[in-house]
This record gives sequence, C-alpha cells and structure tokens, in this order.
Amino acid sequence: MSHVRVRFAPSPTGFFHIGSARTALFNWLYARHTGGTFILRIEDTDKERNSEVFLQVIYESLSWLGLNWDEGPKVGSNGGGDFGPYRQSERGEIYRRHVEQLMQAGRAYEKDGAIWFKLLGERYETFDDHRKKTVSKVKVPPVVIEDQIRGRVERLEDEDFVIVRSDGNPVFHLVNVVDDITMNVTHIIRGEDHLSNTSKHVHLFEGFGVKPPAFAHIPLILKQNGPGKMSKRDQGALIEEYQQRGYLPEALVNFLCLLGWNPGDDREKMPIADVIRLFDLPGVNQSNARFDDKKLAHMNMAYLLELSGETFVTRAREYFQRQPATPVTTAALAADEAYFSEVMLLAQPKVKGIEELPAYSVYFFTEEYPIDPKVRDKLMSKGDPKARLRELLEALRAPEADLTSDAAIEALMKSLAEKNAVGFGDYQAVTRLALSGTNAGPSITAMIRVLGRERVLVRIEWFLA
RNA sequence: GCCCUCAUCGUCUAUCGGUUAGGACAGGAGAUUCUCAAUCUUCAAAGCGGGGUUCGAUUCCCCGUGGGGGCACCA
Repeated sequence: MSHVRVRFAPSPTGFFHIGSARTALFNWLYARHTGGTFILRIEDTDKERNSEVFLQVIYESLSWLGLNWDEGPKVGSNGGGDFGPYRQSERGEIYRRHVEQLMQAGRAYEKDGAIWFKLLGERYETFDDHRKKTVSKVKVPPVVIEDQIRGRVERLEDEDFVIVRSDGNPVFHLVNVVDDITMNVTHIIRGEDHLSNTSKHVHLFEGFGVKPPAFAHIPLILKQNGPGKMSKRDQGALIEEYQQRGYLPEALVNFLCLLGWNPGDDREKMPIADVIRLFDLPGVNQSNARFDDKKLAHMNMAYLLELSGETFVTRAREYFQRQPATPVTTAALAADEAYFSEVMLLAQPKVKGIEELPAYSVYFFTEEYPIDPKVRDKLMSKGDPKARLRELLEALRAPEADLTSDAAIEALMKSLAEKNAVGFGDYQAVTRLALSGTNAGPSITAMIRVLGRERVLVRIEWFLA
C-alpha cells in the first residue's frame, strides 16, 4: 500500500456523464497504478439540486464501469474507511470546526451574513467592468501551481471570497479543501475546468497551514458536434445510456482511457491491467479531446467479437429483457432457450452492438418480418429466381433431405446447382430474401438449419404464392 | 472585458531538434465470401500564421490567430 490517496468527488445534481466518468477513471487508474487508495466522496452540499436518485446513478455507473472505491459510502463491497463520513451533507460539524479555526487565525470574517476567506495583503478599491461594480481587492503574489500534467501555472487570486453562505451552508471551495485535508488526499486529479479554482484552494490550504497536495488537471471532453465541452444534454453524454444500450463496460473504459492518454505506442485495444501498469500522470495529454461515437462503437464491436458465445448470449438476453415489449422481444424471450442461443450466436460476429440484435433477428422470432422492396426488385429483375426457389423447395421437401448441419445443407444446394447448371448464388440470394426479407444476414445454410424445416418450407411456399 | 490554458490528417493520437511525419476511427478502392458484416491489402488525408534561436525546427522562445475553461452566497 503506497501513501497515494486520490478521490473522485461528484455531486449528485444530475445524471452521471462521460466527463465525470473519465475523471473517476483517471483517479482510479492512478490509485491502482501506485497501489494507493481511491476515495469516493459525495459533494452534496447544494441541498436544492441534490437528489437520492442521482446518487444511486453514480454508484451504479461506477460499479458498472468496474471502478471500485476503497473508501467512501458503503455500497456492496465498496467503501468504508476511517476518514468518513464520506458525504458532505454529514460533515457539517467538521466544516464548522475548520471555519472556526480560520476565524481564530484571523483568516476569515463575517460580512453580509456570510463568512469570507481573508487574503493577506494591502487592500484597494477598483471598478470591475465585467460585474459593473466597485470591488475590494488585495495585493498578493500570484499562486504558483506545479501541475503534474500542465506544468507550472500561475494565477492571481486578488479578492476575498465567500466560504460559508448567509444561509449557513459552506461553499464548495471550503468543503473541498477541508475534505482533502482531513482525508489526507495526496493528489487532486480533476477536470481542467477546476484549474481556475485552484488558486482559491491553494490559499485555503495555506490558510489552514497545510501544504497543498499535488494537482493534476486533465483536459476536457468536447462535444462531438458544435462548440464547447460535453455536457449532460449532449448526445451520448450519459453513462447510463451506454449501459442500457448494451455497450460493454470494458469497451467504454478502454475508449475513455484513450481520450487524453495513450500507452506511448500504437496499442489501442488493451486489457485494463496493462493500462494500470502503464498509466501515469505525466502521460496524460494537455489538449482537449473531441468525443467520437464511431470510434467507441468500433471499440465495442471489437470487444463483442471476442466475447465467449455463452457470455454473449447472456448479455443479449439481458438486453432483450430490458427492452420495452415489442413483437420481436416478446417472441425472442418466449422462444426456446437453445433456439435463442443459436440465433444470437449467428448474430454475434455480424452486429456492431447488442442494440442491433432485435432488428437483426426479427425474422428468426416472428413471421412479421418486412421484405425489403429494393432488394426484392433488384433480385427479381434478372434471371428466374422463382424457378430456382421452386427447385430448392422440391429438394428441401424430399424426405431424405438432411437439414441438420450446415455442411449437409451446403452439399444439398451445391448438387442442386450443379444439376441445373446454375450457381450456388442463384439459390442463395432468393432463398435469403424469402426467409429473411433482406440481403444481409448469416450464411444461408446456417439460416436454414436454425430456422428449421417447417418454417423454411412454409416461408418459401408463402413467398412463391 | 479580464484571467488561465491548449494547438499534428475530418476525429483520437505517436514523434521527448535530424523521420518518406507513424498508428487508429471515419471515408475511397480492391481481395476474400452464398449475402451482409468481419478480416486482409491499398488510396486519400496533418505540423494554424508570422517572427526568432539553431547547421537544422512539428518539436525551444515571442507575437498573432483560433479552440477550450473560468471570472457566483453553483459544484
């Protein structure tokens, strides 16, 4: 166990989004890399905007992503620790004591019912153009931050600021710093949007007579289209959404690792253990990264492809169960388990994501599958596909026809093609259209085998009629 | 407006002064295949502009431009 202690400190004021997830991930990676401690702290001082629902979302999303926390609220096997409570709403007494300490030291004072942190230095009045009012400023040297990612950053903090609101509630800056002090946090890894708060925080640390921890400000994730950083309202911003859509968490985590970090070589898809081994703060990029759902989808597909068939079927079933009932999903869930598995196994190497499964497998589960008119028109425009289909129908009807293996079906179709001096494809395309309504799907032999003799014969007859 | 920060293909990125500037996603073409995917091959695609420093700058420095963040009794 190293002395490194990092924390992820979300506030439950909205859904858990991808930027927060990456901040959590980088903290977690650093803790795991150093053998340190990953703390989850809930910053719920804003009583107006907090909600229990959002808190649950945070727990669930972190768990789903596999970001287990060593200290923090107890949820399942996560959490615990000797530096609690880990919810700021339960730490009021600690904050009061620390504010008192600042008052005693002459570093805080009351004004307009609120408590302000006092900067030390010569005071003067000046007009602020932005806020259109006269403000009181203090001559202090700029704060120097030796950021682990961005290097040396200087920022001037020249105004006293509120640390306890007039309603008695402590402000973010105060609680954040007090918690980091009392929880012995050694590295503050957070989004770049906090970089400009850091000067306030450094003053506070010094006000408490504590050496500030190391800072590491990670770049932001920008929205895919349009200006600005990714926010909760943007398409693809919510972790929950990926969970519902059947994305694999390991794929999302891998993708997130690569947004602002890389192993230093060409590797992209890599096990989390390798990332943990190689991850370090100086390796994190300094520039913002634009979110790219295509690359995420590709990563997801790559992980999907190497899933064991068994796991894939389990994931698929879970997905179908979560979906609102439709003819396809109900039929799929009502279907024989072995049949469901076989269908899913045919789909696994073909789909880009779990969410494509219902659409991809409609014709396996219902008779209400649509016939793609474009495919039909194109196919029917040349040769005599219906004649081929009739020939195949006869062959399949024969009592000696073996439809129990792909090889047998392939042999049957090939000998038929040879006999009639046409190509295998002449049978394949029209049969596929009759059985599935499209020109995409698993191999025609597998399709016939899995659908089974009865269904196949009925569909071909119906199609010919 | 002020402060901070960043800058390589459309996107994510490699390069720690000397490279035909590499990889991945997306896009084009081809191969393979019973279709569609996957896979493989391949093509196109980048150092924001201007000054320096240097024998030599994508790389170091300055200015500009552009992007991003912040400037609350929100977190």
